[in-house]
Amino acid sequence: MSSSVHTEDAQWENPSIYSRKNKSLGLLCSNFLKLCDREGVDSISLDNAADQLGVERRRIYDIVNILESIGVLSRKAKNQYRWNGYSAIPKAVDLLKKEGLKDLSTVSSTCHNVSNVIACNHSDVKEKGEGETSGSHKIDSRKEKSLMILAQNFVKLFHSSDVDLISIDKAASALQAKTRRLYDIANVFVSMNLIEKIRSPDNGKPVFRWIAWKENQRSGSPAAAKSDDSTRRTFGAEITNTIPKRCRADSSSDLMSNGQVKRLKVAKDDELKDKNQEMSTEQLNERGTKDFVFGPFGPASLSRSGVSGKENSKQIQNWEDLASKYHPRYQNKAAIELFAHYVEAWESWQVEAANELNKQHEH
DNA sequence: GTCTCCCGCCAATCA
DNA sequence: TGATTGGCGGGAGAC
Repeated sequence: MSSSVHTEDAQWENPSIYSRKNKSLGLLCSNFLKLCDREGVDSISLDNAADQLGVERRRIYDIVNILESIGVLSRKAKNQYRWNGYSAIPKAVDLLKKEGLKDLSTVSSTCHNVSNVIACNHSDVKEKGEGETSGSHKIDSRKEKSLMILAQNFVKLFHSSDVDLISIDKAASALQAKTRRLYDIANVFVSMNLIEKIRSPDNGKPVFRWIAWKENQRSGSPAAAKSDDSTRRTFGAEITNTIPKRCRADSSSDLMSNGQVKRLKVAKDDELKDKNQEMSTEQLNERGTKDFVFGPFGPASLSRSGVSGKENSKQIQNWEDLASKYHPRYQNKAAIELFAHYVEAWESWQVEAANELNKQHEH
């Protein structure tokens, strides 16, 4: 794979102070997707990807497993994966949704709470496994705990019910998984704009919301929720992970002055912004599934939902949509944060209202 | 102090 | 048997 990805030399020329954010799985995923989502790229070698991204293979496995769970990649052979593209996601998620709903109907007699469905399925698997040899049960158990299955179940959680906001803790208990693993999955999905992380209005704890599809149903726009990006990590700003090992910040090791590093970064950011804009425009044109826009590359200025003009006019009444369409080019951070706060408050009120209605219906 | 999640050990699996 | 795959938890950065 020829690449625009920087070489190791570039890494040495551009050392930066160690930060966890530079090495996050989300950023790595974003960069990995850039490597894959290019013309002529059909298969991906894990070794190659690890080399180009300047990370250990171990990290690539995490990403590949999660991407495989939503159909973006599929395994061809040892060390080789097929790039299916973003267009594979709707189908994969739809399938998971159906599976989730099926699970819901089959276990509903014993698992009344939606969030328990996955947990019930876990126990089903275990019960089935008990009848088999301990060896195969062991394999089942290992598979069951794999990041891929966990990621799929995580997706199912969002689609098997009307549950809008899911906290890590709830997901962890529903999926019987460690929160760390869910953070890994969530970070990858966030970097792909499939879900978003917001603060719960109740306790300030982070909760996740599916934004890729429900935007069509809810007429929300993920772009709006991203309006406070200035306070978040900038995905894709660095295509390689420049620091090979975790090390404490050591300014003496910097080969360039802060000014030089900053200038280089600004130039690189601008270049990447332009490239991203180009790519997303191309993707919009090429994409067959019109109602589906994906990836970390879509600029906020473009409508992500890709809906028709008629539908769009309905959406415009939504606060989030307004924010995505009319936010100024040069944004006032404080105003945006304030606006985002109101959007969040509005959304949480909607959720609460919907829950109230559901409760009243039940009674 | 808690939350978040990177890192790498090492066991399972594969070729 | 060596290489590949990936579960897992320690522990440190971020908040």
